[in-house]
Amino acid sequence: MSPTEKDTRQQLVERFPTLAELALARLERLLAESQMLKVPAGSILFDADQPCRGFPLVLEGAVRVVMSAPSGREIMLYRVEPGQGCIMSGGCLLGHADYAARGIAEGDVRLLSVAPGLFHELMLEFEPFRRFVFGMYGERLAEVMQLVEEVAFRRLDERLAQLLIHRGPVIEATHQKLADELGSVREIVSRLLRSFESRGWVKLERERITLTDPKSLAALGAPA
Amino acid sequence: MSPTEKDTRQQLVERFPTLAELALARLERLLAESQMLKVPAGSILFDADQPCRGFPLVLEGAVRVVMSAPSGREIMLYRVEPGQGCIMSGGCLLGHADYAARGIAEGDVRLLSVAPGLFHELMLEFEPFRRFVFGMYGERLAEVMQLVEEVAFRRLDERLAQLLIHRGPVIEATHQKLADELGSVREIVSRLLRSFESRGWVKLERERITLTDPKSLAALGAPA
DNA sequence: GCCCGTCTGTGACCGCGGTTCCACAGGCCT
DNA sequence: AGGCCTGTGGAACCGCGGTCACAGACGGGC
Repeated sequence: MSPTEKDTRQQLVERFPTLAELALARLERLLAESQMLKVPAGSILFDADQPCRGFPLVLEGAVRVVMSAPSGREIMLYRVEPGQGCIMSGGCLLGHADYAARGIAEGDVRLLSVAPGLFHELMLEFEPFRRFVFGMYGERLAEVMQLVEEVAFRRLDERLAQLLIHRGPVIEATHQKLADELGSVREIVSRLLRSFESRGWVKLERERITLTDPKSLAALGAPA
Repeated sequence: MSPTEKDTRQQLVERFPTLAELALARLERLLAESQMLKVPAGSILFDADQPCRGFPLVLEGAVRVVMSAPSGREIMLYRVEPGQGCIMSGGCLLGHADYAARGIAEGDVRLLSVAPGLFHELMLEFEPFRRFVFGMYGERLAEVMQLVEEVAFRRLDERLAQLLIHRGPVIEATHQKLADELGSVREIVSRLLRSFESRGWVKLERERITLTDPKSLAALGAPA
C-alpha cells in the first residue's frame, strides 16, 4: 500500500464519517473502482445537458453549482464543500437524467468520483450511505427553495450584504465573482459596494473586501 | 370491510403503483396507521416553521407549495399532483427539520397522511418506496432549480406566457392567483394579459382566459 | 522601464416591474 | 331597490437594476 493510498483512505473516512461504517472489503472496492480526481481551479466538472458519469465526493476545494443564462449572466445555486457530495449527480444517476446546471471547481479540487454501478449498490445495500445522500438532498432542496424566495423578493443590496457577512470578515474575490453568485452584473455590485464603503461599512481594495461594520451590514442583510 | 375502505385501497394502489408491490400485511398497516384526510379548497395543509406530522400521498386535488414574503406576495415553488407525495414533508421527517414553505389545498384534496414511524419503516425496508421518494426528490430539485433561473433571468411576460401555455387552452383563475404563482402582483399580470389581448393572443373574461393564439404565446414563452 | 490584461470607478440612460389610487362592472345578499 | 364584495381596467409615478461606454488603476510578464 503506497503512502498516498493510505492518505486517501484516511482522508476519505475523515471527511465522510459515514463511510467508516463500511465493511473493509467494500471500502477497498470503493477505492479501486472509483477515480480520485484532482482538478485545477476554474475547471468545469460537469455542464448542463450532459449525462452524469459518477457521484463526486469532495475532499478538498469546493464546487460551485451554477445556472447560466444565454446572456452570459449566471447565478450560484449552492456550493459543494469538502465532506459533501454533489446531489445533482445523485439525481441524475438515479433518474437517468442529464445535468441541469454547471459545476465549477472553486480552488483546486480533489474529489472521489464514485462509479454509477457502485453508487447504486451503495444506495441499495448500505443504509448509512442512503441517509447521507438523503440528508444532502433535503439540505440542497431547502437551500434552493430559500434562494427562490430571495431572488424573487429581496433587494440586491440586502442579498449582497448577506453574502458579505456570510463570507467572513475579509473576502478575497472580484466583484464579478460576487455578481455571479447573486445572479447580477459587475457594475451593480461595484455600485453597491461603493455605497457600503461610503457608509463606512466596508473597505475596498483590489480583489479584497474588508468588513468594518458587520453589524450594519447584517442589519441590512436580515431585516426584521 | 366497508365499501369506502375498499375504494380507498383501490384508489391508493391505482395512484401509487409502487405500493402494489407492498406485502398485504403492510398495506393493511399502512391503511390502519395512516389518516385519510379530506380538506376543502384553500386550506393550509402545513406552514413554515411547523414540524412535519406525516408524509402526505395525494389522491385527489393538488397541493400548491408556496413561499411567501412579509409583504404578502408569494411565489409557487411546485405543485403536488395526485399520485405524488410532498417531498418537503419527507425532508422534514428525515432531517427532523421544520417546514420552510406553505402547502395550500388547490381544489378539494383527499390525501393519505402516512405516520412518521411508518414512513421511516417503509424507507428502511421497502426499496420501491425509497425509489419513489428519491425520484420525487430529484424531480422537485430540478424544478426548483429551473425556477431559480426563471425568476433570476426571465422577464415576467415570458414567464406568464409560459404559464398560460402550460395551463392549457382555457384557464379558469383570477389574475391574483396567476400573480401568486409567478411571484408578482395582480396589477402587473392584468397589464400583461391586456397587452396579450390587444395582440389577439388571448380572450379575457371574468375568471377565465382563453388562448386564441397559442403559437405566439409559446414563442414568447420559450424564446430561442 | 514598458506594455497589456484584469479589475474597478463612474456617468448617462432606460425599461421593467412595482406602487398607489381610483373607477367600474358583475354577482350576491338582504 | 339598495348594499357590499370581488375581480378587473386604467393611469401616474418611480426606483431598482441593467446596459453601454469609457477611463483609470493595478499587476504581471517581457
